Amino acid sequence: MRERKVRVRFAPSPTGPLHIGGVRTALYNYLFARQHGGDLIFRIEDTDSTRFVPGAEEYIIESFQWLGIQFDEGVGFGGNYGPYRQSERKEIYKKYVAQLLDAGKAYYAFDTPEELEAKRREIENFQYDATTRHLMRNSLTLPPDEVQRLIAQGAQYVVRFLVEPGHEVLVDDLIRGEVRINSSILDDKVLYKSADQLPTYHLANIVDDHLMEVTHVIRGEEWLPSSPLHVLLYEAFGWQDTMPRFAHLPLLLKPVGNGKLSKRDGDRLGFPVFPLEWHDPKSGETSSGYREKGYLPQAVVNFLALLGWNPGNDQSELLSMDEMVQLFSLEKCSRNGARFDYVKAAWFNHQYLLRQPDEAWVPEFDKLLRQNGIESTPEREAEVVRMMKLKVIEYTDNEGNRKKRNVSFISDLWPLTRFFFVAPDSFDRDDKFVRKNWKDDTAAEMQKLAALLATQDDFTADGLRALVDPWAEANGLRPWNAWRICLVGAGQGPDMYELAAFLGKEETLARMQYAVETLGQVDSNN
RNA sequence: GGCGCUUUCGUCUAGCGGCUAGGACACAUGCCUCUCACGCAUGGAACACGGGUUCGAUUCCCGUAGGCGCUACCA
Repeated sequence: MRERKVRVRFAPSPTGPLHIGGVRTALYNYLFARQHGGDLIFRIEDTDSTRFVPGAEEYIIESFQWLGIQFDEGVGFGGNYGPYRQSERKEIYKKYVAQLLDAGKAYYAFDTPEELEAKRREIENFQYDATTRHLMRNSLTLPPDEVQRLIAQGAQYVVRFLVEPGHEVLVDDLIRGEVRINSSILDDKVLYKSADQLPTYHLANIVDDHLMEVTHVIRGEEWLPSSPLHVLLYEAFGWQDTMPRFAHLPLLLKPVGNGKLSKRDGDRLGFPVFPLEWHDPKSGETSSGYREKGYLPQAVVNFLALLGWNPGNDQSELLSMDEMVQLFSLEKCSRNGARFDYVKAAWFNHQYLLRQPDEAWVPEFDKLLRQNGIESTPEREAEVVRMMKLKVIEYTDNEGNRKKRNVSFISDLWPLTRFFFVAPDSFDRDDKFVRKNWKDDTAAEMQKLAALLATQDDFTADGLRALVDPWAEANGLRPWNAWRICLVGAGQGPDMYELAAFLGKEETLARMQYAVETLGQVDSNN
């Protein structure tokens, strides 16, 4: 067998939004293709005309654009092996169906859905195979002229694959090793339906992969049980020499409970299972997406890549796409299903967010403020971002790395930054921080501090520091926490001098005045 | 039910006959500190069970149990 250029494909059905598990499958195909200098093909498997959902195809393409997963050819990308939409390949499939029919490796079956249903009721565990096909209405049991007559009359039929029983079928899987099954347990799968003149997945898949010169089929584990059928199909066509290698990926499981990850889990636990927000054209319902939730695409990709694959060392799990392309290997993929850990997904987002420059935060932050009814300027917003990041950016750890705070999404910033724009209007006397830092004489202390600040013209952080630090030292005071209560209303926020400078003299004094009046002296009658 | 895949800390995983069973998320404690964080340090936490094979099994084989998938004129 000659060396062939690596060619892989991702081939979704346009039946709705792209599931996050599908994204991972596509990602692995992408990593594999890049690593081997091969091609990644985008094929649309729309052989079930009844399940087509408008907009799904566009949604899938947009998802991959956002995620940074690029295709080399396929629907919307061009290429020399088209068309890449299976519904546009009807004539091609017909030719190959005829080939199997002529070779006696497939046959016509005229059983109606009702007849099949009746058989299923009649025979327990009915399966259309070598043990039952002689009981059915097909070209194996009907006289040839009757078959011709039925077809000429326009009777509905399907073409079924004739599976020879008693053979051992070997599927050589790159992840699972050699999987052997006996052909006797396989059924005579429907390959083609006359009703819509389209093949089923199995036939279309094999024909397309062959014609498109696909070398590796990397897909979900749900396909493992039907892969012996696919092997048999390659053999029936005489294509075993160029049959692709298979790799069946483990499935993504629910974060809690039993079963595979589903849309409902996302709704229930509050995390998206789709890359982009999706508006269902039929039900009108909206499903949340990673993009709209504030995830960075790199974070989603990094997180997903590690769900079922691991480079096998103790190095950082933060990997760029390029690094993953370098490190990826199918042999390192795990074989058991992976629970979907959305807490860790948030951690990845946190990490990627911290690595972004300040400017990148501002547009999203601005959006967040507007949603909360705050009008501000980009300058003021950048100032807040700078302050909220400043504290952590200033920090350098033992290894010389700069670290930042635990904000996983820009939207996390609202409760942390509200006080920059809205003065506290009430104080919680039962709050631990307030109880600890607002004593009997605190109001008087704050009044003194306010008086001091009133004299200050240079209301910058540095100017305030130069004024207040010596004053506090000289009077043996530690006014910062109480001052924080005045300006923030709680035990959070940036450096007090930074904050006061941001608010300005007037606002700072007003907030102090209000806090002194409201909180006043703590009732000490106890 | 049948067939197949699978089984290491709560979760994702490293391990490919001999290790104090390693890392990450999460959790706990401490340090740092004008608050919240970040950061740093420390800690608790796993080889499903039963048989073999072997001088020696987390690792190889066979069962059992659990998990997952498939079992359509859907993909």
